Amino acid sequence: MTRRDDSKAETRELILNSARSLFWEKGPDKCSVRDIAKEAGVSPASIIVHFKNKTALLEVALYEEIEKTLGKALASLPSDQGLQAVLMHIVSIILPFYDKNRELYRVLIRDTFFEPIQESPSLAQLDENFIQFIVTLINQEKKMGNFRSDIDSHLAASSLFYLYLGVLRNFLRNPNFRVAEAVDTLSKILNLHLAGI
Amino acid sequence: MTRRDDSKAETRELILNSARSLFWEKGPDKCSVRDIAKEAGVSPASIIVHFKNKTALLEVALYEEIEKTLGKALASLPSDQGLQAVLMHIVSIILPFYDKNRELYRVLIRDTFFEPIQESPSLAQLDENFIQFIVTLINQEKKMGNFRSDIDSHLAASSLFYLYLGVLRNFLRNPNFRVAEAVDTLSKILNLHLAGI
DNA sequence: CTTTTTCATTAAACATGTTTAATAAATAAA
DNA sequence: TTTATTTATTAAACATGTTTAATGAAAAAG
Repeated sequence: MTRRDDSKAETRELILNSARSLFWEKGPDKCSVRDIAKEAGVSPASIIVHFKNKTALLEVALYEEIEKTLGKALASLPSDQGLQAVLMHIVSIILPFYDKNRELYRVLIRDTFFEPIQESPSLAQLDENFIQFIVTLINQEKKMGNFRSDIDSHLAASSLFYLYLGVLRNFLRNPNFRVAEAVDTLSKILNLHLAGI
Repeated sequence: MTRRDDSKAETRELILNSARSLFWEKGPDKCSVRDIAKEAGVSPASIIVHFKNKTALLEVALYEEIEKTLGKALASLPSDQGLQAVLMHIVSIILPFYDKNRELYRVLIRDTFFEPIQESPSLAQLDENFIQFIVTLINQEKKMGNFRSDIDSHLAASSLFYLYLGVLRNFLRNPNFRVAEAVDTLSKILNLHLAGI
């Protein structure tokens, strides 16, 4: 760590703090890079040099809390319960988390959802981890004889994830869609698809 | 139709033709409103006045062909086949259609997917129609005793649609994901979820 | 210690979607 | 026919994300 690196890291933190504050309060669409720069006491160019673009800054600014929340959800799993209960437990933590500032997370997901994975690698990794976690759950259920053993675990996990994303989309784009409704909807959908239609 | 309305409609068509041409050839992200305006021989402001914003122009420019394609798919259904075969028939037409210019449709869907429904009402209507169509298929299968009669048809249809969207997302964001692979993946996913996991 | 090189920072410029205010021509009113 | 009003159009301005070129200070080389 040279003196230069220190100062660079300091600038980075200044930007991140201002970004978190303004993104949270005004929403990413309603605050400009110039606003954040002014609040942080740096130039707009500096923000782009540090983070490449506004969306990447948003991702870095929000990533840590999302990951922490997911971590907490995984650490507080209901033991010896089935796949569905475990998934619903996680969703029951994630959706209220997003609900604390739905517009904020809507913009984050909107701006990364259809972009190449390498543009938002940490978010993509989070999703991939989640899917992998579902895979292990499915494999457990297979071993206990609850699920057919001939199914492709990763495919099954991916598609359960797609069902979650479908509900999440409605949740994020429709402010009237309440957390409890979303959770309930997903629960019913999981029922449907675990038992077969 | 007054003379004013005629000229307005003419301007609209000029804009739409130029937009279709440039969107298709350069991609929506790589051609500006000014480019389209110049090609159409109108002012950039005129485009915004006519279509409200660039994304809305994109939607209007592409809607008709999408709807036509979906219509053709529905008109050429394999008769007396099950839900899965019918869905795969439709997907086998839609994905090759998007594949003719994947980047173009990727941008369209990216820019509307998480926006309020009223921002892209015709696309939303298309989706809703598709879901309703699946509902009727499910109800048929129920009558024939192939599906459990206690399931919520609309919920089941929605979730099948979510599975499609999950695959579509991968298809659009990953240029290496080939049509045949996507179709195959979705087929396997449908197997999984119709039979139960 | 001096010189050279690296690099964090930024002012200014640029690209582009959109808004605003003005204009002129078509339509409606008199 | 004359006057008033509506409205399609646009030039100019604006907002904002991003790029470029310049600068100065820190680090490395001599």
